[in-house]
Amino acid sequence: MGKGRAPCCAKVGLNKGSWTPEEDMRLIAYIQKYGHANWRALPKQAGLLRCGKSCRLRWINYLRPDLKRGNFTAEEEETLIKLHNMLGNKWSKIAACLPGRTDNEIKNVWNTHLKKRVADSAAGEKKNKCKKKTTVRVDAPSPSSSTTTATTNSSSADSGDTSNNEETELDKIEIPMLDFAFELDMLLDTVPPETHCAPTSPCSSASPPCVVDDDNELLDLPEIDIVPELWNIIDDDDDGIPGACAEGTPQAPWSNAAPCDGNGTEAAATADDGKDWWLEDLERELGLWGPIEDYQYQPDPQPLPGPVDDPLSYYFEAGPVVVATSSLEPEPQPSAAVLTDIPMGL
DNA sequence: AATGCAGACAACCGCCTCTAC
DNA sequence: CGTAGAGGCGGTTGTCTGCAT
Repeated sequence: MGKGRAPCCAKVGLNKGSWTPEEDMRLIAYIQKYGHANWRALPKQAGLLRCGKSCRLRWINYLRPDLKRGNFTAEEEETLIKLHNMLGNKWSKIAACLPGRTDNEIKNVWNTHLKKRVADSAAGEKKNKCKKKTTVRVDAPSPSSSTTTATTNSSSADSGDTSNNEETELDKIEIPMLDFAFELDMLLDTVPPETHCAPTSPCSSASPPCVVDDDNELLDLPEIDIVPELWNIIDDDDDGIPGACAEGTPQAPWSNAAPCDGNGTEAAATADDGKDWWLEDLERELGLWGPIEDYQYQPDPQPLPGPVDDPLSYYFEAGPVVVATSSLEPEPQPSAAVLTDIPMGL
């Protein structure tokens, strides 16, 4: 990866490439407890041999519990196409209007699926009827380059455009078949109400993203039930961290894989077995697993009105969950020595 | 059954922006 | 006001996987 480029920061001795389940669990555990106020310092404090950027990317693109996974629905694809027509390659802004989808995911979907499809359909339209403007922009509008030709790769030069000239660029965008105002109306009809943004913009460029409103705390990260061992390792004192393995304490709803025996250990988990259920648990925590009735430990659990096999739905219904975030007062940071006790050689 | 190819996905990189000092 | 550091963004690339030959 990244041939011939100098590393963005000193990465001597740091891991690269795919993340291991153990690294994932460390990151999840750490963020669940301490939040991510400082990405640079996080890997060291969490005992991860990764750079902060890598941790951030991993969390945002893969580990964040509010992510939708799986294929894009037709509706999402349609929305994406429309948003891209208006915004160009502003993946983060597009992502802000597609709850549960990340900019990276959207970018990949666009580049692998939709770009070709749009180009094909545009070419078809161009052939069939030339009543309206037939120029089609496939890629992002660039301040310096053409906004109209279908290029396969926009150079990095367009990364410099700002929200200021975005508006002027939007004026130049020639949207095939639909004029801009109508396009925007269509978009707002397509995007679920809770994701509607400022009326003058398909998606506010301001942070936080427009998907958040009072009734929809999508960005409030739900608390993941971390594998108890990890908490036990991280958290020597019993401070009531959910998931602490105690007899009678509900573990993760899927905890039949490694039940608590009441002694703070996994009765069925041998060293080898542990690897299996650890990985299995990770899959489940990543939203790849269905049952989540007790996804988190609530003193007074709300009955789930909808299907329980959709974590995202559950988040919406259950509302915000207390979790350490960068906005909260951070707890005392753990020493790296403590966290590095987490076994990595599972 | 083996091999090659193309598509899909995850991760890295450098640049840009924002914010604190 | 200038500077440095950190976070965020978009482009690019390596690897994996499924399919065709």
